[in-house]
Amino acid sequence: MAWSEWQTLPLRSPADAAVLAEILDGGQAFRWHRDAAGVWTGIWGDCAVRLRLAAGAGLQWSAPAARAAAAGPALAEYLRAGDDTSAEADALPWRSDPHLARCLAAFPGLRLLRQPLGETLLGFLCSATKRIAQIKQMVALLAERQGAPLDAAPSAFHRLPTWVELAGASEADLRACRLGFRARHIRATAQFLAGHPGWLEETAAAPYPAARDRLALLPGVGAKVADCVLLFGAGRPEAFPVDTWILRAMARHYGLSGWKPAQVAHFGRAHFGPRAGLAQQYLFAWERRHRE
DNA sequence: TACCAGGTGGAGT
DNA sequence: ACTCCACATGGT
Repeated sequence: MAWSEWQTLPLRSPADAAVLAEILDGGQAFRWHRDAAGVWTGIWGDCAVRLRLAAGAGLQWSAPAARAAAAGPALAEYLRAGDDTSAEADALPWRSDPHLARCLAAFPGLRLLRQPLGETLLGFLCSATKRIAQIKQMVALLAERQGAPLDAAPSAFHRLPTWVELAGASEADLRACRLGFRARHIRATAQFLAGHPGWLEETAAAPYPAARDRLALLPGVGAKVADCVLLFGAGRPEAFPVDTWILRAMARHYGLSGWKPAQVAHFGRAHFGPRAGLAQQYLFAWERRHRE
């Protein structure tokens, strides 16, 4: 397949190679892969894109030639290229929080993505008690076996299946994607969403507490997955997902040993403020880098 | 081998 | 309301 020429995409708040890896492959999205030359290939919605950091030229992208015209604006939206994410980080309470201050310093340019809502939900429905590498494997199998090819050509990239498509898959089809017990949840959620067009989008547009509560009505979606969907797939930075890494971070650095996830989530939103979810991503990156 | 992984839902207090 | 634990699968 033919790729377009490399084009520069200026990020208002740039990131180096390590931070770019954290953005693309740090647990927000599950469809980015880096080759030996350091080129990233990623798929979201009906877009496939390659990214690289070129010395002196910053972030560059290329897309399948037939789709390159649409890919540029879609990529800018996905990466929130024009948003002043450094100002967003600077507005966090790092001046009175030494641990947050060193997290910000350790990952300059870290940002929240703006991913498609439905596939963010699918990714995080796969995430329960799985490592990121294994979530990526499940998502890859779902795309390969259940998702339509992006182009008519064989061996092309596949998008993820829509919820309507997933509703038509059998649980055996889903279990063949190595989903384990998550297959039942994904199938039940698919059947609900297929029967309620627009429900997901309405939910994401609701005020934060209502949106979170409504998402948690879906089978397999609890507080943590709901927060991830809102944070990474709906542009809702007040969401504060609490997983095992955040529990550990808050115990180690904030004295919250023994606190329950719901208590930590409440503390996080109160302490870090209206962009608590951005702080959460910094804490998450720090904790994973400093795992024992 | 035993334990853990970007949890959730159901059963039993 | 809170605690405990099964749930599939793969890696260390």
